[in-house]
Amino acid sequence: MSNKFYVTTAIAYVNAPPHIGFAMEILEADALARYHRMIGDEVWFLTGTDEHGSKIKRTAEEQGLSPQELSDKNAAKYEELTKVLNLSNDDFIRTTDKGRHYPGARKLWRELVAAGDIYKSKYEGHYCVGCEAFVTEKDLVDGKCPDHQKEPELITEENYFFKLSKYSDQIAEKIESGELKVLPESRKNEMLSLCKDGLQDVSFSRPVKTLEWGVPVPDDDDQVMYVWCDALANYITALGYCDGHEKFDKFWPADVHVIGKGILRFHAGIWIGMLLSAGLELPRSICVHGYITSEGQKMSKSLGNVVDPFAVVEEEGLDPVRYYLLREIPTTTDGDFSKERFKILYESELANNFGNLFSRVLTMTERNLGGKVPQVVGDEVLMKAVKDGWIKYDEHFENFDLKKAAQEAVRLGEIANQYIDEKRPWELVKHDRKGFAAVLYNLLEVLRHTACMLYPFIPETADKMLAGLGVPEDYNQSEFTAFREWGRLPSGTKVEKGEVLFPKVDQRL
RNA sequence: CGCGGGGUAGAGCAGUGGCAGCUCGUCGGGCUCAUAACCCGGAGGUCGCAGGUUCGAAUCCUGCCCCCGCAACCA
Repeated sequence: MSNKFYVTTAIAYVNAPPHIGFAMEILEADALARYHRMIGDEVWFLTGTDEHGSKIKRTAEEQGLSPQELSDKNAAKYEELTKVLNLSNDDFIRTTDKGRHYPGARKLWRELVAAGDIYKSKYEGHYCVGCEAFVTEKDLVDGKCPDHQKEPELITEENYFFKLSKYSDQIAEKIESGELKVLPESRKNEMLSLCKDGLQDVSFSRPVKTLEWGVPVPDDDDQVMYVWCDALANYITALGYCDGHEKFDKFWPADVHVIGKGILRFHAGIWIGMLLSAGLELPRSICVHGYITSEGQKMSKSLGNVVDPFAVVEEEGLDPVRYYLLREIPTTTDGDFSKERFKILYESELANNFGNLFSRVLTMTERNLGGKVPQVVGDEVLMKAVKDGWIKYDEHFENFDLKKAAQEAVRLGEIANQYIDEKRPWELVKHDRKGFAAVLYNLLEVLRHTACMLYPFIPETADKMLAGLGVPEDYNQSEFTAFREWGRLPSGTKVEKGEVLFPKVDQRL
């Protein structure tokens, strides 16, 4: 009885290069996806890119490219990021995808029209001719556009609007009741208070003359969709919503939308309103993460403290970076990216706790047991620790608390280290071979559980550990019903220590 | 009355009514299987300030102070 699990990330705007915060977001979604695969769910994991808008058009012109060329060029960087991060995404949607996204977004638009929720009205705003875009009053410095040193014109244009206000109460009710879970609690409250104030109708289109790089509005050649019905629609268009693809029937609604705190109101507000209007099912949960500072300060180009995800992975190695982003940075509040913290976490948890534990246990097995797993036994204390550990681990994943879930793996490692100290196997081996073998079995089995717990976070290392323990590679595909039971590591299995999992910094290269 | 987050041991954090916890660092001890790793113990905090509710508050209420986002590149 496996469940389906559909997880998405926000789609990244390709106007800028990949941000470490986006890297964290897709890694959080990756950890969720890997966890759910591990427990036997049928998972669909989507990420992608948002490629429309006047900014893209402008940037493209500056670079002497067509908007499509710029989009292709920059979207490639995001696709590369998924490779570099060892992301297990099943799909990658681009909003310039004319095969499934355009028709899907247009179909959704038509549903909103059919529901009577799209109407034409005037949009009034400050328009900067230099930017060829509307600017908000907050954008202005001394009443002028900071980029062009010109005062914007107050102009009025015809737009389509979406009747979001109509759904304020319904949305609040869905969130309040938990039918739509918004995590963490503080974000749920934030969204509820926004609903209480009443959600405003939102501008849903732009005239072609002000925004031509986008999805055309159905049945009106003069209008192009504004970001909402375009970008948000990706979650269903990617599943083949446009032509009733079986994937859509199977995976929608999303089980989790992973997003950053800055776009909560769009997802828990506009998107939910659109789905209600179109009569589609609502996502089960929206998990909101915080932002990352760099060495205690907001990242900015002018400060020169921007963390480039490619560079960090190149320098530090993938799994340590994954571990830092998922284990050190709080899952739902703001966190800091600090070289010093990185080093401390790497040494204390990865090298000293997991790495050294693996090393000492495997070395003893190789030297004294011929590298073979001894007879299956079970220490009651350890068995209970493992069982309780998995229970908490599940709860934490359920609550989108990845940091705490990872901590359960750390705890198992600590317990195993304590167990070694208590049992003193280096003495047992001299006068109690049987006792020694039992202790080692317990340790090897705890290591197997620890590796499984680490898998969603640092899959490459978990694979190395499991391979070292002689566990078949498809453990997380076929063994899901039993992998967390005690004693699944068969006696006689050949183990191999292999190379050090996490070398100390001064020993690396 | 703009909005929001936060002020708990040297650092980073957990902790929504009942003897103040964790990690790192530090000090001392133990062990020697292991990546000078591992284990045990100690020191270190009037939980931002001032009131209040309560038998009892870091935790609830009131007022105040301070820090960080909410402008741009940008998740």
